[in-house]
Amino acid sequence: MPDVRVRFAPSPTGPLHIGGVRTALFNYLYARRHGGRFILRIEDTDVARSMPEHEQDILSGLAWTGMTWDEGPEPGGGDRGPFGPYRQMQRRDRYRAAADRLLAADAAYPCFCTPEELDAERRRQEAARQAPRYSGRCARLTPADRLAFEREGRPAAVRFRVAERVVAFDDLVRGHVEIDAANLGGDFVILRADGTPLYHFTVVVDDADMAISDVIRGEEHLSNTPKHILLFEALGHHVPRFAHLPLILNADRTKMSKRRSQTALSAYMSEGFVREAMVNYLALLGWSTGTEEEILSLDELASRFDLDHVQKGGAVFDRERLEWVNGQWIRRLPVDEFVERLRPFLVRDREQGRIDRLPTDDELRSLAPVIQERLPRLGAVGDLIGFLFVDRVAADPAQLVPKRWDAATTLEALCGVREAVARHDEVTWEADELEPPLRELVAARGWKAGDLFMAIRVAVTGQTSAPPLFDTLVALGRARTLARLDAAIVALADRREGEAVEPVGHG
RNA sequence: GCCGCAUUCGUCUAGAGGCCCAGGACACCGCCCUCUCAAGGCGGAGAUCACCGGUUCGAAUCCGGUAUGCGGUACCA
Repeated sequence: MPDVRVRFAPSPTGPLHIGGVRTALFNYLYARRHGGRFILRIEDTDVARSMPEHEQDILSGLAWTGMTWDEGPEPGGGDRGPFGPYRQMQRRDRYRAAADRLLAADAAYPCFCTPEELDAERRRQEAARQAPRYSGRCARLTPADRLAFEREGRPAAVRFRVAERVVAFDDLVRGHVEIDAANLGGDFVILRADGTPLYHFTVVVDDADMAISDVIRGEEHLSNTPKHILLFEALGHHVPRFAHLPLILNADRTKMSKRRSQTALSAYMSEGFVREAMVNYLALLGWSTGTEEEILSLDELASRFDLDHVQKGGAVFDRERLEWVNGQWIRRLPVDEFVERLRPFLVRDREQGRIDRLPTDDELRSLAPVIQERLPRLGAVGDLIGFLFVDRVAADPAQLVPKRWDAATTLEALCGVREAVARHDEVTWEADELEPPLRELVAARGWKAGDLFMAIRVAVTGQTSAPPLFDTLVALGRARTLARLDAAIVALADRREGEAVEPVGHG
């Protein structure tokens, strides 16, 4: 399949959307698979809703996923590629020129109807339970009529004449599709009265100019495809192939929306979903390899991608599954990479006062084996090991006492632990060295290891769940372990005496 | 209203006439491992393949229709 050229053409009317990422991804994978080019184009003709910060969000989000575009806008404002510019607002002369050609060929005509008139017409049709459709009033205007309107100073939009015929195409996902042009709603506007072009027009002019071979986009455009085909033909251009992707759905099976789901890629990024997981999960939403492979990198996906296995029905976005894929990828990260990616989240925790100091890279590297498999998201790191980097921990006396024990036993146990642990110096402060003496203590008293360990865990972490206890003690260090044990002992003793003392531990 | 598209376990999917009284994964439940939480291992439950007809020796797979859902129907994209 020579000369495959595909594009992702988002509108900067909002932040980069999960659905957009998936559309971009399928285009990207298709291009890579077929040795083609992946082009990015910004469709910013809706001046009122387009915002520079949204364009920035789209560019940076896309870059984050690892999808690189061969042609398109640069973040700075420039362009890369021979078919630029790649921002539609900078291509207005082309749309004007294309419209002029259509006008000259009488394939399009000026329409002087006012929005109010069109609105009234539409309401009348709806009231009569008819399909809304442009009456074609201005289609039959004589040159003299047009001149008269122009003298009145009435601004004119430009309408494209819709031929009376059936438009057919073979969608790469859905197969043969036929739509009678009579159901398109009549002649449609391609240029507003103020001269700015409309989506259906720009998309065709640009796809033609940029020699796009395959238009891969969301299913919401399927019904509009005949308009595009008619335009390609009227402009004298080769019609590209089309592939309409199934929609990504909210849990209630409506089109995924900000209203009912978290749709912004940036929101997932800041929760600590990693790029590999996002790409992996989205690629398998509406497409499958046809095998039972599940965890695949961007390159592996590209080598397997094809449009044949694209699902036709919409797919519900399942966050639980995304988290599972995310966990798979977090575990696969090389340690240094893991530490580097964790850093921004810890910096944020520090800024928000959730921790009192930042761990060093060395500390994180040694913690990696016990936390890498416990993180569903990088952003959860504070919940997991935040207690290591706070000055003090507040162990709740109530939680300190294991279910099978009473306060007296717990107090006695913690004192015994403090004594046993204090016998270690910095040199023997290793998990392998710390565990045996405590096991002996358990055996001597006829306790259950789980009970003792839980009491210690709560004393030194303030939590009932944490990484394995002895790794935790090693990470904590001798001094802080002893201090926190002391604090817990004091808190428990105070409570036994019935005094209302705040349980405060010291780091 | 009109037009279009879709419909396999709760969810993502495998399946392209016999390999399927439907396989995998997530989630769920149980067991194992185990100092908690995870991870991992093993097992379980979960789909009359939307429904009704037809074609065929044989249909989840082909053909009609019905239902339901979704999308489109703008001087939005």
